[in-house]
Amino acid sequence: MAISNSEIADLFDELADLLDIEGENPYKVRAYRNAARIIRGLPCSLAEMVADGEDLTRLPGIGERIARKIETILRTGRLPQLEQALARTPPTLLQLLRIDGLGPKRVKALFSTLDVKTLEDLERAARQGKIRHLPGFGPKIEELILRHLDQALEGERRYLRFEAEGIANALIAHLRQVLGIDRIEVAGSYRRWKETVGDLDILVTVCGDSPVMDRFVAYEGVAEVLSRGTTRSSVRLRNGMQVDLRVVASESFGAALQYFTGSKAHNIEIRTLAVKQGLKINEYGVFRGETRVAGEEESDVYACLGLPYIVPELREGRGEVEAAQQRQLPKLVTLADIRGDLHAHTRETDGRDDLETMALAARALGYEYLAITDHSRRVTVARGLDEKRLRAQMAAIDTLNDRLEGITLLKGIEVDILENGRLDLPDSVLKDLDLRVCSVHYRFNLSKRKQTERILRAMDNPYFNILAHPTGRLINKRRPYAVDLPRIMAAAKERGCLLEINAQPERLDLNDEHCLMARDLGVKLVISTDAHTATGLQLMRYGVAQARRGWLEKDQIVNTLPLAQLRQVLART
DNA sequence: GCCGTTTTCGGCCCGACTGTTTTCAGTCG
Repeated sequence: MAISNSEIADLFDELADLLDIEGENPYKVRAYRNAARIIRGLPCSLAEMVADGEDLTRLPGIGERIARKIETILRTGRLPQLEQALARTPPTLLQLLRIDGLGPKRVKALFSTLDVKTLEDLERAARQGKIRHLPGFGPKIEELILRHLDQALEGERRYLRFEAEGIANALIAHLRQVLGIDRIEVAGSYRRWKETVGDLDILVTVCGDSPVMDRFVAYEGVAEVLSRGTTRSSVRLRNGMQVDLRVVASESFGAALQYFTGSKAHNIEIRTLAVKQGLKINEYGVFRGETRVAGEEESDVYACLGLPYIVPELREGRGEVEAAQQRQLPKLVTLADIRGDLHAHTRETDGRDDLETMALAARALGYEYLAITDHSRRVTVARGLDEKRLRAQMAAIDTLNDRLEGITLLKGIEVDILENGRLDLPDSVLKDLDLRVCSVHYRFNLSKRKQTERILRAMDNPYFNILAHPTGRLINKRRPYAVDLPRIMAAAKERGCLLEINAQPERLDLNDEHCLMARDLGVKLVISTDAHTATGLQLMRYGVAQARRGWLEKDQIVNTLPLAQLRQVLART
């Protein structure tokens, strides 16, 4: 089994952390971290690139030395420099870095003076009051360590963006009640629509002397105030999420929004470009010498560099700056482009609402069509449909379509792909449907080869339209099953089958990287909510955001088509 | 360790906040 990109990136990150503690040249440390980040974001595997004889030093951030190290890792599974570092410095020190307020310098000091190697050592030293006497430490830091010890045990928690949205909206409503708030925006990975966020960065502009900071730290959900300043404060909420509030002047709002939206990789590219043009960018504005040339609006920051506006979803350092320079940014699909939803359940299986409620909700969203796709019989826990019940539902849909204006319900099914690659209902009934959404719900643990062949065999069925939630992952709950997606995408393209971007916030499956892969391979996709309630149809925006993060345009998303054209695609002709 | 329209050496994004200091180092984002 070839070594994956993320495994290689992990080795470089670990090496970077250890060298950081050892006090190695910080730019060398950064070079390793930078390389790890680049490697994680690569669209293809390093193992294949090396096998194909490609020159790794052509990748940004990968020079001669790191390229050789990657080849060593791929050949031997080991990174000698890391093993040497591990022999010098106990790996348990890495856990200490996870504690807020402990960085490489303090960890090194704790290790070299008090022989603190583990979290247990750290707790003991802190309780014995030994830490406060170290140079550069003091009682406050000792106390902070004790308070944050549990963080290192928990590990980094990331929240679904959907959860964060509820938290952010409540907090914004709380802040809005204070006088003097003008603009307010959540920046960070939240604004880039990453599927999960680690914390919230909120920016506000205020008129005059607003007590917004007081209001912020007094929020009822605050468990701990981490810092409190005039322009920045940080709190930890009772649910563990950290929230930063920054007060910026209105003439700097755009620059601050740009800066705090990130990503880090994107900002480094933008700033490097600015330096080349004799400009300096910080969160206060764009400066030529002492003169501010932009800052109030985010788009002006890009305009100063001669760039068109780059939407937050693209700001991941995946070539968007170069594309902007060449005027080749994609025209991303938008929510308004979506003409219908092709995956929805009713109370006939595990949904909550009936046909008509779902239809009316879809019509209220301005849709032209909605596919009803309840489960097939194999999904017994959802009371999946057999042929008889499915035919009854089809008749009910015909009746409702006759009666309803302004929306067409499509007769569909979410049919299970059985372990042998057959579909869970006979072709005799599948052929009478408008579309078939096909999915894997059982036997996730097959080998990659078997899982892939199972799905490819299912695609051989002429009635296979859409592969639903293609990797089966549930964010923070269930890992994706092993499957050869490039092969499945190539097969889908060849046969006229489609892949789904499932918009459920805990699925978002395909993910953004897969969307990029689909874009490169030219396979067509659909964005579907998999709604189990009428309000669930509103989650479409999450699927659209994921598609946008994957650089997808309208013409690659089939449910942007009018119904007549959609039917042609579904006919697989 | 990477990189090059200041090109093979000497830079490397940059500012806020905290705590421990008395001018700054460490951490964080």
